Amino acid sequence: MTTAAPTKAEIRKQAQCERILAAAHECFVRYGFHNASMASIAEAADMSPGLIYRYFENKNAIILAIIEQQLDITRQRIRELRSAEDLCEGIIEYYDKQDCGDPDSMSTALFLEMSAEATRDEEIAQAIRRFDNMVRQEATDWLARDPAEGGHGLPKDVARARALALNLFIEGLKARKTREPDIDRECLLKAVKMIVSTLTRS
Amino acid sequence: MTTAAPTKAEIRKQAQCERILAAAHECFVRYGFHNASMASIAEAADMSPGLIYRYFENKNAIILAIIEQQLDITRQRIRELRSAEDLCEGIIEYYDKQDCGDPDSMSTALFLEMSAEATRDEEIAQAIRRFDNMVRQEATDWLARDPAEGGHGLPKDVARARALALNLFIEGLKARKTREPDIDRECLLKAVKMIVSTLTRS
Amino acid sequence: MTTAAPTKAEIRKQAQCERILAAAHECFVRYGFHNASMASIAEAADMSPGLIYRYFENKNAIILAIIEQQLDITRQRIRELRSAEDLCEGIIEYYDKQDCGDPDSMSTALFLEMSAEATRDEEIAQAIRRFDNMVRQEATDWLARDPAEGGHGLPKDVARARALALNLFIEGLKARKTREPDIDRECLLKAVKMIVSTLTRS
Amino acid sequence: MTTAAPTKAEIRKQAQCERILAAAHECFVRYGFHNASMASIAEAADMSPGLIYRYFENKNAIILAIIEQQLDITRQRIRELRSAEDLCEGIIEYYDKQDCGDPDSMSTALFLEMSAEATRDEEIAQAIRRFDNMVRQEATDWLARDPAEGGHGLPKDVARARALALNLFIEGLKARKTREPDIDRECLLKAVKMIVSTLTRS
DNA sequence: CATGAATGAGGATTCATTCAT
DNA sequence: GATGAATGAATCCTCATTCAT
Repeated sequence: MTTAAPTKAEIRKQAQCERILAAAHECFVRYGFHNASMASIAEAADMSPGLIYRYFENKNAIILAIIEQQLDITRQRIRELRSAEDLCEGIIEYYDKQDCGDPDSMSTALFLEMSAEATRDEEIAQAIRRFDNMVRQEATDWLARDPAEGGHGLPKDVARARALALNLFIEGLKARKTREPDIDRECLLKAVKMIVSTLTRS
Repeated sequence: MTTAAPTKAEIRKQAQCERILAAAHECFVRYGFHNASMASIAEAADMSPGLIYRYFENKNAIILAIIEQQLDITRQRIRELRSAEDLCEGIIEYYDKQDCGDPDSMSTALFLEMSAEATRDEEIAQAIRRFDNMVRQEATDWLARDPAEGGHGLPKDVARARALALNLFIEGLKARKTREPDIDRECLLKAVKMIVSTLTRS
Repeated sequence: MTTAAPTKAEIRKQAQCERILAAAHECFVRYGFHNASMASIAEAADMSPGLIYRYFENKNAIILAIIEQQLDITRQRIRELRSAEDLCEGIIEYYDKQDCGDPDSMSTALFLEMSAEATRDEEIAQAIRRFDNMVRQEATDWLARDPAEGGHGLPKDVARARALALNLFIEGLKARKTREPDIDRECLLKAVKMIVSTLTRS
Repeated sequence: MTTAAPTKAEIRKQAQCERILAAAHECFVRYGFHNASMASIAEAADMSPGLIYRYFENKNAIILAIIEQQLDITRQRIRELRSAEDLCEGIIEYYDKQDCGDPDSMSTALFLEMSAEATRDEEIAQAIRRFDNMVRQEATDWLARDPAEGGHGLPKDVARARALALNLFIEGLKARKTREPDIDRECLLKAVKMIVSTLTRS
C-alpha cells in the first residue's frame, strides 16, 4: 500500500516545482497572466529565469499546473462540506477573504483570465473543463447523498440540475467579487440564502 | 435645453470612433485583449495605426469605451424585457448564440478578461462598476415594477436581493459558456427555470 | 515594354531592403550566420532591430534573400565569360580578392555555412538548389555554345558533364580559399590551367 | 624509445574522450555545430554535462579534437589507395553513402561549417590547415610514388599540382553532395572519370 | 486629417559553463 | 571522478506609441 520512498532528488524537484508555482501564482494574481514576466516569477521564486525551464516547459505549463493544483484543493473542500448552512457560510466567508492572502485558493481574477484564455488555448480549455466536471460531480454527489452522510437525498437528475445551478451562481458570485469586493453584505446574504435554500430543499 | 446640432466634423469623429471600436471589439474577441495588437485593430478598421491615436489616447481607452458602449446596449435590452418566460428564453438563446456573430453583445470572454483586469486597473474597475450598478438597478426596477407594466410587483428590498441573485446566476452562466458551450441543454434548461421562477415568484 | 513606375514608397522599401541585406551580409561574413545577431545587423544597417522585421519576416528570410541576390549576380558574371583564358584569370583573380571588400560576391565562408545549413533547413536547401541549377545550366550553355559566340561548341551531353566537373572544381577551390588564402600561387595556377584546358578542349 | 605503458587512468581517460567525441560528432552532424547543445552531447554520450568539461575545456576544444581525429582516419584511407580505378570507385561510393551511417568519416556538412568557422577562429583554421597539408602531401606521394608500389611515378612538381587539383575537385564534390545528394549519376561518373584520368595520366 | 515608417524597451526562451554535493 | 542543478547573459522577436511627411 506504500509507494516507493521518493529519492532526495525527487523531493527536491517537488519542492522546486512548488516554489515556482507559488511564485507564479503570486505574480499572475498581481500582474495578470500576460503581464507577469518569467523574470518576475523567477525573482519571486528567488531563482534564475533559466532554472524555471528545468521544471516547466514554458509559461503555459505553469498555469496548467496551477489549475491542476486547484482541482485537488477544491475537491477536498467540497468533500468537507456538510449542511447547507456550511455552504452559505463558506460562500460569504470566501467573499470576504482577501485573495492574495490565501495561496491555497486560486485567485478568482486569475481564474476568469484563464476562462477567457480557454477560448483560444485548447490546453487550458481542457484543464478547466476537467475542473468544471469535477466540481459538478462532487456537488451532485453532495446533493444526492443520503442525509445521514451529510447529503440532501435528492434524486440523481434533480441533484444534477441543482448542482449546475448552484455552481453557476457561485461562479457568478466569484466573478463579482473581483469587481465589487465591498458589495452590500446584507443584500448579498439574502441572495445567497435564497438560492442555497431553494436548491438544497428536498 | 437641447444640445447644438453636431457639426460635420463631430459626425465624422463619431463615425471614426465607432469604426475603431467595432474593429477593436472584433480583435479583442478573436485574440484576447493582451494579444490583440494595435496594428491588428488598425487593419480591421482599415486605417493606419497612427490614426487610432487621434481618437483614443491608448489601448486602454479603447477598452474603456467598449465597456461604456456595452452599458447602453445592455440597458436597452433589459428594458425590453417583459415576462419571466422572456428572460428564460433570452438566457437560453444567449447561451446558444455564437459569440463572434454578434457585434452588439460584448464577448463574454472579453468581459471576463476585463473583470480580471479590473483587479489591477482602477479605470477599468470603475467602468465595470458603473456597468454592474446599471444592471442591478434595471433588474431591480423590473422586479419591483407594477405587473401591469411588465414587472413583478415585488417590494423594493426583496427585489434588490433577487436582482442581485439573478444577476450573479446569469453571470456565472455566461462565464460557463466560455468554457463549456456544449453543455447538456436539458439540464441547463431545468437549472435556469428553477432559478428564474424562484426569483420572480411574488 | 515598361513596368509601371515604382511609387516613392516602393523605392524606399527597396532601398531599405538593400540596406538590410548589405548589413546582414557584412555581419554574416564577419560573425557567421549563427553568431550574427539581429541587433548587430540592425546596428550595421543603422536602424532599430524592430524595423528589420517590417522588411523581413525573420533571420532566415534575410539569408534566403541574400542567396537569391547572388543568383542574379552570378548569372550575370557567367554570361560575361568569353574564352577559357577569361575563366582562368577570373578564377585566380577571385582567389586573390579579399572577401569582405566585395559586397557583390557572396562570401565563400557564408556560402559554405549555408551549404551545411541546407542539410537541416529545407528552405535554404531549395534556394541553393536553384542557385546550383542556374550555374550548371549557364556553364553548360557556355561550353555548348557556338565558338563564334564565345562558346566552345561541345555536344550537349559532353558539355553537361564537363560543366559539372568545372563547377565542382571551382567550388572546391572556393572552399579552399576560405582556409588557405595564401596557397602557393604557381602550383594553384598549374592546377587551374590543367583542369580548365582539359574541360574546355573540344 | 618506447613510451611508458598507459596507466589504467589514462586508458579510462582515452575511452571517455572517445565517447564524448563520438557523441559530439553525432550531434554536430544532426543539429549543426552551433545548434548542438552541450546538453545534447552529454545525453548522447550518456553522461552529465559537467563531466564533459573534465575532458575538454569547452565546445571548441571538442570540434578541434574531432578534426584531429579525422586527420588520422583520412591519412589511413589515402594510404590504402592503389589504382586510379580505386579512387574513382571510392569517390562515387562516398557520394552514395549516407552521411550519418559512418561515424568514421566526418560529415561533409560539418566540415563545411568548420571551413567557414576557420575564417573567424584561428585555432580551427590551424587545425584544418594541418588537415589540408596532410591530404595534399599524401596525395602528392601517391602520384609520385613508383608504380610498382601502387603509385603513378609522376615528377614531384607535377604530382604536387595534380594532387592539388584532385583535392580541390574532390572537395567541391563533397560540398555538392551536401546540397544535391541525388545528382544525375551518369553525368557525375563521367565528370569524375574525366578528371581522375586526366590527373593520373603519366 | 491621415499615413506608416521608425523606435526601443521588454518578453519568452536557450545554453555554455560552473560548482556544491 | 561524476552529477545535474543553477546561473545569467544573450537571442530572436513583438508591439504600443510617436512623428515626419
